[in-house]
Amino acid sequence: MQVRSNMIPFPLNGTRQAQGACADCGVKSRAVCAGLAPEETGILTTIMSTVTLAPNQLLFEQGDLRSRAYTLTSGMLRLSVSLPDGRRQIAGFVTPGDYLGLSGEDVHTQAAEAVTACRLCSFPVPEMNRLMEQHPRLRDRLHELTRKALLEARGNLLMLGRLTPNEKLARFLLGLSDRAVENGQPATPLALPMTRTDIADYLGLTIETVSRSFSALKTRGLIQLADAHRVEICDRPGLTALAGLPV
Amino acid sequence: MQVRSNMIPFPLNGTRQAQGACADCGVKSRAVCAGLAPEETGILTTIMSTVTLAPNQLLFEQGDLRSRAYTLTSGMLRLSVSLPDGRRQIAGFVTPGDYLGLSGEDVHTQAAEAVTACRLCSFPVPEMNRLMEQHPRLRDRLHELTRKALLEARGNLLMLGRLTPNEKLARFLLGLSDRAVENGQPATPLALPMTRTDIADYLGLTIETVSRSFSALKTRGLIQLADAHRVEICDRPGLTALAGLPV
DNA sequence: TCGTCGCCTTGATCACGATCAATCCGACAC
DNA sequence: GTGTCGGATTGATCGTGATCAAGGCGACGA
Repeated sequence: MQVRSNMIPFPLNGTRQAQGACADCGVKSRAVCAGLAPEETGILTTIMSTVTLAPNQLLFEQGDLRSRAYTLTSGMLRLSVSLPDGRRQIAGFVTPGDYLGLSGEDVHTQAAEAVTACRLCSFPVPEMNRLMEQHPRLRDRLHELTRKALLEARGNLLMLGRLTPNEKLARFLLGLSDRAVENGQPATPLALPMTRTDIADYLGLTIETVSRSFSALKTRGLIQLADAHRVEICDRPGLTALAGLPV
Repeated sequence: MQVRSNMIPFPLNGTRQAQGACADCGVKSRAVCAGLAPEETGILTTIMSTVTLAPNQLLFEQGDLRSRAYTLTSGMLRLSVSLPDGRRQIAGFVTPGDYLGLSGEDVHTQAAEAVTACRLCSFPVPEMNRLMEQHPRLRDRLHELTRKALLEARGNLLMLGRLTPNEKLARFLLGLSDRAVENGQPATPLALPMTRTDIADYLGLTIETVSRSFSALKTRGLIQLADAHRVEICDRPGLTALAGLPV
């Protein structure tokens, strides 16, 4: 168990009505909005506000009432579940275009915190539900995203239950790299904005083991570290093979 | 890694047109069908056939094309993902009323095998998709089941990543007990139709550790074992506390 | 410039769960 | 009855990843 770093459980500091709207949004091809008609995104705009978060700021906590749904437009969040004794599991890292609120419970079952500075679109849940009823495409899109999230979560079960530390780290890096590509960034070098503690809590390891696994992948010539938060993937096939993933 | 028991990868031996239909179905209150109008279940019946599986018989394999969706009406299945070297992770046990096909991919990402003798309703995927478009309640019901599955999978991430063997087993037993209650059976004694190998692959442990954890829970007076496949939960609050679950 | 503070890495040791191995037990065949 | 076989339990030992500990490194402020 590690001591958590300075969380900032303050109310959101940057909520305001949306203005610039969705026309020039960088994630509109991947977010909920993808495939919506212009007038539908227009309607989304009417119920939308934007939120900004500073690094480590809390968006919501386990047990909070869920009153809003979100789309991340820039930055990175972590979703985590914690036990009373401090053990923590990070269920996933949220990257631009991802939607928060797919599981649709009344009360949040996980916490969401900013890894880096974040910008989000925020929608009131009741209005969102109403819109879903009126706009089949929006509803279908959310269903589709839910299915994808389910696939990802199930994939992570194998990772947590049966992979070795090196295999876990290889999978983690490849997953991040794929996401970077989806977001129009190069596959390598790869930014790792989260701390080693975050990575450890995502992979079910300790920070020391994560650090040693980074060193092991370096020694094998699979990756290079410019600094702790910047990875170059030198041998993608090798990394893929280590992760036990199909070519 | 353990050697797998006698799998039977034969074609299904009991596929036939449905006849008795849904009227006297024991799971209609929990399955996809729940909340559908009588004429809607009638339409489901027209595209449905039934399947029976013998213990350890394969319903589908990782990588198979997904041509049908299923509802389990009796028995128990395991969903598993395997690595080429034989390591296996069981993503979940399927109990009556559960639906197979929520994640909606074209190709199965996991295998489904019978733990006990099973009976299922089977629906062709294209027809099912067509019905979903025409019948909002069916579509909403599937979306709802997908959300529930997502919540369950995410809950299991914490279990696999951060719980000790005893805690894992406590959670597993409580989860099974809750499901038994949902299916109208007593919370205890609890039937454990799966083998220790299955439990181990579900919890990310070895069979020996599972067996030792059973013994540990017995010693603590939390459970009793009539035989290896029949558990009495003696101290539910104690078990819940050990599992780290809210009272 | 130096000192502090987070965070990361590396080394030494420990301990928990894996592995190896022996036995047990019930089911089934003969 | 006896023998075999699959699965579960229990014991002994091993090894990987956790824990404990020290040091490094970069950012920031005095």
